[in-house]
Amino acid sequence: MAKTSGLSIDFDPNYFLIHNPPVLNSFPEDTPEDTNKNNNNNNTMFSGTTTTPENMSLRSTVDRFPVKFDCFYDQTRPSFLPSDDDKRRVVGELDFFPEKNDKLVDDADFMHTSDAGLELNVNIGLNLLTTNTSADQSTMEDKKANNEVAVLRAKLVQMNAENERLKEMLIQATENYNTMKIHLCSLMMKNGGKAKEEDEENKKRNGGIIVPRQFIDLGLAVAADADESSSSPPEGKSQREDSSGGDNKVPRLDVDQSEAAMRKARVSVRARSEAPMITDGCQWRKYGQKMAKGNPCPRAYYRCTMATGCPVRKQVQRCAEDRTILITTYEGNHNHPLPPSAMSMASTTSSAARMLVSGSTSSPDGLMNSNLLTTTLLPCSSTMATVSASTPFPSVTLDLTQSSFSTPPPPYNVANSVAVTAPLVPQVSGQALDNLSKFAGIQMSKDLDRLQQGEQNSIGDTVNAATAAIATDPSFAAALAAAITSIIESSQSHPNNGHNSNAM
DNA sequence: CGAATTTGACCTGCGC
DNA sequence: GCGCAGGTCAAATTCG
Repeated sequence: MAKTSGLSIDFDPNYFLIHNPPVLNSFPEDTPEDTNKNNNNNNTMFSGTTTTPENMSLRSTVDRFPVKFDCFYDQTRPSFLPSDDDKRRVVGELDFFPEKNDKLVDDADFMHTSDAGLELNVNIGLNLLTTNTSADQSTMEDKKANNEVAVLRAKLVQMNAENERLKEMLIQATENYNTMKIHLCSLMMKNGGKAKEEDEENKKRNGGIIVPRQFIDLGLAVAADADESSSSPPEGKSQREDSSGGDNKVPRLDVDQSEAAMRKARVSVRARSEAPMITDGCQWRKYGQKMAKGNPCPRAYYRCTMATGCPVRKQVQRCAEDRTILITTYEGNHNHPLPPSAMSMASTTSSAARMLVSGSTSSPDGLMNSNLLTTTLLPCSSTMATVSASTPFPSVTLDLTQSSFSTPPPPYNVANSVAVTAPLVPQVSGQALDNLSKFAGIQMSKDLDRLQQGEQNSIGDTVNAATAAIATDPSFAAALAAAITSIIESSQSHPNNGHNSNAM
């Protein structure tokens, strides 16, 4: 016992420990109550033994705090110290609450000064308990247990309060984050509006050459995709599944149906690209191709091959009206980890699908759903982008072909529309958008980190800190500068093709 | 030679 | 019940 607890006793410890085995206190804190408790414990432990001052002094070689043994020799000990004939009373006077302990400390100090001749300032380095009789020990343990319960309750209350405060800070940080993002979007839309006008002029100057502009529109195209679902070939399966049950037209949101809807949810991505397939970071294997009615371009069927049994499939087909537009429809959720290059698209499509499932009827936080999309800009090779969601059935269209920065016309839900505009030039615009999206994630991560670290800023401080962080963040500044610069440059040098494929 | 793609056949659901 | 259209399968083919 002594070895494991580090107790070092120079004199023959065996005899003493065998006949007077101390109980090592495992409580780590050297609180005043512990000190007094140990004083008394030591008193009890050593009373009635042949302990001598020499023995005590030998113990002091590893002491950490003074323990007075003068009571062993002073028959005029204070009443709070145990006497031979009334140990229970003395033990019963032990009070672990601070105010009482303060008094005990004062009393002990008084003893310390008044009985200097007999005092032994021995620091044993351990919180030793006594080998009291069972009754004494049980009483002390009861007291100690009560004290621990009280302390734990106090800590619990304190932690609850702390938790509430952190929650508020988190909510505030989130709101601030969203507000600033919307503000950024509005600023970029203004620039985009100017750019659109300039694009028109540039288009005339450049002989109608159209250079795409990247555009992320997060509007909830309530009717648009619903119309497409009934007319566009990529939605064929949805049609079938929709029509399989009359209730499907108005999805109910119980758990099972939500999960089923998620499985059925389809996310359609329209991208202007010359490549046969947009780059989304996943590995796909073509398993079929069909000629779809009403579209001279064949539809290709792919399934994810990054993991065996991955249920995710996608259809790729060029738009009949504009063959430069590639329509990619994703279905299902990956059952495997995604590479970083695929995370953005996967999370975007997943968020879009989730937005439909949860928000197609009455999402309490449509803005947050939209923000889910804004934080995951698409890494595809497309040069233009529009993201829209459709209801009522889970089908989302991510339109990457928009070149207009104007407020999306109906059937877009303007009220729920958040647009992020970005430059035309693919390399610059893609990088700028990527930086912006990264910044959004980084900034939120910073907020969360501060909260997790228990930063005690007030809510106002948090808002100010977040504002300052965004304003001073070099990556954000660079991203914003690159985006705006690219918008301006591209608007000066390229016309706007004016294409608006909202009516998907 | 193995993996990926192509392509025709087959299956399923829906509308008439 | 039949035809149509979308979706999938699997053998054949192509590619690296």
